[in-house]
Amino acid sequence: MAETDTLRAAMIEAAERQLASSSDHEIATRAVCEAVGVSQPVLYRLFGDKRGLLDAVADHGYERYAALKAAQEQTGDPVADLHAGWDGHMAFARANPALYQLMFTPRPWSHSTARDRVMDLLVAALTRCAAVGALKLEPRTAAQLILSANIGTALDHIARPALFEDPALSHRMRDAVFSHVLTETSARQDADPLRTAALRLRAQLQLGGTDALEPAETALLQRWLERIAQP
Amino acid sequence: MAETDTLRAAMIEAAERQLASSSDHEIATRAVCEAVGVSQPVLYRLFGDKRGLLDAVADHGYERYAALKAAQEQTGDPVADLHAGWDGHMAFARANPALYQLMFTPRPWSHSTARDRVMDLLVAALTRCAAVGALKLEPRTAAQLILSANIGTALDHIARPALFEDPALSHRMRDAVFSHVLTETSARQDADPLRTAALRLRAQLQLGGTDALEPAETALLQRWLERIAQP
DNA sequence: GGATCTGCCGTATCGGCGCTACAAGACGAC
DNA sequence: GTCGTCTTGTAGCGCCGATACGGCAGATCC
Repeated sequence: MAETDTLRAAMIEAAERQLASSSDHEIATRAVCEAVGVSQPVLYRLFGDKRGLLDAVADHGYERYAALKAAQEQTGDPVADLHAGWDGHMAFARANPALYQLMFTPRPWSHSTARDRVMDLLVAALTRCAAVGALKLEPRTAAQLILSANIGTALDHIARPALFEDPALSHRMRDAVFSHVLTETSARQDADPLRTAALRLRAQLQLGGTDALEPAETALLQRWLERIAQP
Repeated sequence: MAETDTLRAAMIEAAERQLASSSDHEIATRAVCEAVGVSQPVLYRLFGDKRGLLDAVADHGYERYAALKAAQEQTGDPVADLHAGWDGHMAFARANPALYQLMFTPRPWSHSTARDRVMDLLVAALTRCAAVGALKLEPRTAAQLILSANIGTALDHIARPALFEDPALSHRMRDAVFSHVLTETSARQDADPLRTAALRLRAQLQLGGTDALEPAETALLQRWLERIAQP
């Protein structure tokens, strides 16, 4: 069992290495197999398919991505964390362009959950922002906006790596999307206090829950808060 | 000469058809050749390479993209044109997902100029906005921001096509980037407000239409708006 | 303890791919 | 007609993803 797991990991690492060093962002199953000293059928038993191997590589990429995020998202200000998250995303794309495209570019028939899990991370970060009343939108909606913009910018930078040298463009995009998603820093007391208060409470509940209410009551409360926070 | 040109066009069209209908967004040079009834060496003499063929397909995709843009970018209000341009971009992505990815996703060693030329179109549209004082940034900078956001959003929609059903997300992104790039609508220099208002309404009608009016009424309104917007 | 069975592994191979060497043919110049 | 050039189809190379199959270990049973 652990035997096959370490073998899996070795093959994933070899595949990722070859992906990063290949000129056309492709891998050959044969090369991966002989890099770890096994024959081809074991690859197909472990991953079923070349696509399965690529999915595993993408998921492994998510692990590194998540580790990087966990390492730096430790400040107390969730809005500052969000900014750092954007820059960290760009840095990840710069450091691993081929892996990045594998993770975030639509591949037909892909079963990788990398992108969804990255968005879950982003939703969590945004929920922390909502908890301090800094979010204007639903966390999921805001996350879709931010992630799409982040990926679009990163792909542009990957296509023309010179852009990485000057973070002005990336920061402009970041500010554009964030200013549309976050409340004004000065007036975090806002125009629609009822709605933001509801969003805030909902975020707090999702974060920590409460023992003051029964689970069923909490669920009902969640639905009410959603209705209050609607448009 | 014209012989080889029509052959080129036929092969490009066949390749695009196979690209659109293939399940993995790939093409086989053999299949393209026998679809037009020639042998493989002619492909390599015309395009040099499989990549050359794909580049030609991408460039051909740009031609269709440009034609679509030229057909609808006829209003008088450049800002309304810009909005229409964003939506047209999304519609193109929805209608040709595989071709879209070929054009706008970074491919190693690609010599296609599709993306650059799309950005040139965008720069031109933004320059027209700047001409009426509607632009806060350099046209090229603004174009990079808008195009990256547009591509990021479109790729997200391609990965989960259900998103296309509801344009709210796309429009939110559009507004976020545009509000960062364009000046306030109130502060815009407007020599003939009646005319621009008419042009704007006409552009909106051409984009999405309305259910509030009967088709005949809409057609009549269109003609009236044209007369109002006459120089 | 030996026979039998089960599950895994490497060998060999298949069909298809991108790409090309090369001979056969078309065609104008003389 | 003959030659030289240029185009074209045939046949094939090496590589790819994927798999059928025989052999071999260890577990199981009597």
